[in-house]
Amino acid sequence: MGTAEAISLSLEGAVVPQLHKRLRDRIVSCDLAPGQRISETEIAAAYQVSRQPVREAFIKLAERQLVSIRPQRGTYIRRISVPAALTARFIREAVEVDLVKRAITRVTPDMIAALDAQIAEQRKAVKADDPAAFMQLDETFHKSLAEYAEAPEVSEYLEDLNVQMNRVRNISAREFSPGNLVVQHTAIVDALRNGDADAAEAAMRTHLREIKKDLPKIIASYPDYFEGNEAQP
Amino acid sequence: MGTAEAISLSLEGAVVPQLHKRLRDRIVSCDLAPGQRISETEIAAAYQVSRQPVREAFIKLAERQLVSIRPQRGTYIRRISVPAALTARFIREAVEVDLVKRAITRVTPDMIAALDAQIAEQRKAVKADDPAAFMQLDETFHKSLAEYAEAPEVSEYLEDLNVQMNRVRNISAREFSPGNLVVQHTAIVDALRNGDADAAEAAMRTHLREIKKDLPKIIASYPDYFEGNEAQP
DNA sequence: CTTGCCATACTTCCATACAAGTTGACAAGT
DNA sequence: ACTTGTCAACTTGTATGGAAGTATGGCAAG
Repeated sequence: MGTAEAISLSLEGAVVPQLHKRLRDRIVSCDLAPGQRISETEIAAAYQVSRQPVREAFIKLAERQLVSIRPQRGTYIRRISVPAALTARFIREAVEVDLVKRAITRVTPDMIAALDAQIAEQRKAVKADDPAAFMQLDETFHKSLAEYAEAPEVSEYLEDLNVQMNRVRNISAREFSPGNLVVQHTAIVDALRNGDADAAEAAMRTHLREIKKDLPKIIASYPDYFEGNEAQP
Repeated sequence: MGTAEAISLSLEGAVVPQLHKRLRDRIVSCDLAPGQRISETEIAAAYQVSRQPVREAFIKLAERQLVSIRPQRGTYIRRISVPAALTARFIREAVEVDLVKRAITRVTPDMIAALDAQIAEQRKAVKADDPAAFMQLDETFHKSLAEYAEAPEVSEYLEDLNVQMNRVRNISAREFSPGNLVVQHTAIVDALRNGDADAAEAAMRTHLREIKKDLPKIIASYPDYFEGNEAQP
């Protein structure tokens, strides 16, 4: 079947981590579509390995809610749970607000300069109409804030939360009005520059609530990628 | 070796989930001590199953940072990373503050009555000097707040964060001065009763920062259970 | 044409065997 | 005394065979 060609794995090093990474990337990029069924034997044949390492990679993916293993039935790429996505957004807002308030007590000129430079690059990506590049820059922007807040490990936790949404953002990147996002990033940096904690919090909240407007459009465009479309946070 | 007796598993139902739960509980309760080495063969023999399901349970535990699988070397119960614990605390504070501010917009008389009742029970547990019972009540208290905020799924995310700390709290429960905690819970409920958002936020923050005072004592009491004792958030 | 049954071809789960790597003891040589 | 090489007893990683359960499609009866 057309599960695309399987570039063979490296012969050195354990197989499970390689498989895990490969499959994870294919899921996040929606090369493996939500709802699609995959089986141990199929993947094993495609990558020329036995079933056991595939199975163990599936277990890791299942722990992160990327696939759903149903005994004796099959393994399926999980659709994105709308309530879970909204919960993830809520948590991210709470954490990043405290993060920026923490960063504001540690402002330095270098820090502001670096953030200004990042925003300039973001503007370029928008003008060049390169959504993929912008997504990358957006990620580094938020990661930088965590570092300036001297709590870099926070990013790792947030990354897990973002995986679900990034799956779709990779597909419908231009529906995210990146122009707005740059303006909002600018507001955050301005608040940092002025040492205005309340303004920073407000700017961050409106920024991270933007997706609540975009989400319905995305769901409308890719209804098969979602499940549990009810009201929630 | 003295890995305690292994009450046999249920014959019906898959083995892996049962093993996963059993081992997880033994780790959280420190029956399996941080740093201790466990092997697939040993656990397999203890529970009368083959190596494969044990191995798969190990993989799940490793995904949640409870064990560390080192190929061809062995599998070890992870020590608690101090930076990770502090990061978890930071995230929890941020999230629970927004949670209680969300709950305050949804206050009802029933809700206040239920929380008052919970606090009464907490007081009883303290008087009875029953730390385990108090820990249970503390968990339900915070879970209730998430439900009253109409964001129940948030608790699930926080649970992952709490696992690491609960490992130690189970051991050194009485070093946590639960009396203080009840007073702080009361302050939170009073703020909700009065509809005072600022007071609620302040009460929640001081409550969740309490552990920053207790942690050094715990580390001093059980230094072998921790790693990476540096300054951080 | 519809409906119920049953064989068959799947799926994941578990057991077992083997492969590859690490560790530690121990003896031989310097 | 100290280093070094070998070997044996571990460890986790992978492959494979069967067991149990589920979906599917054909076929017969109504």
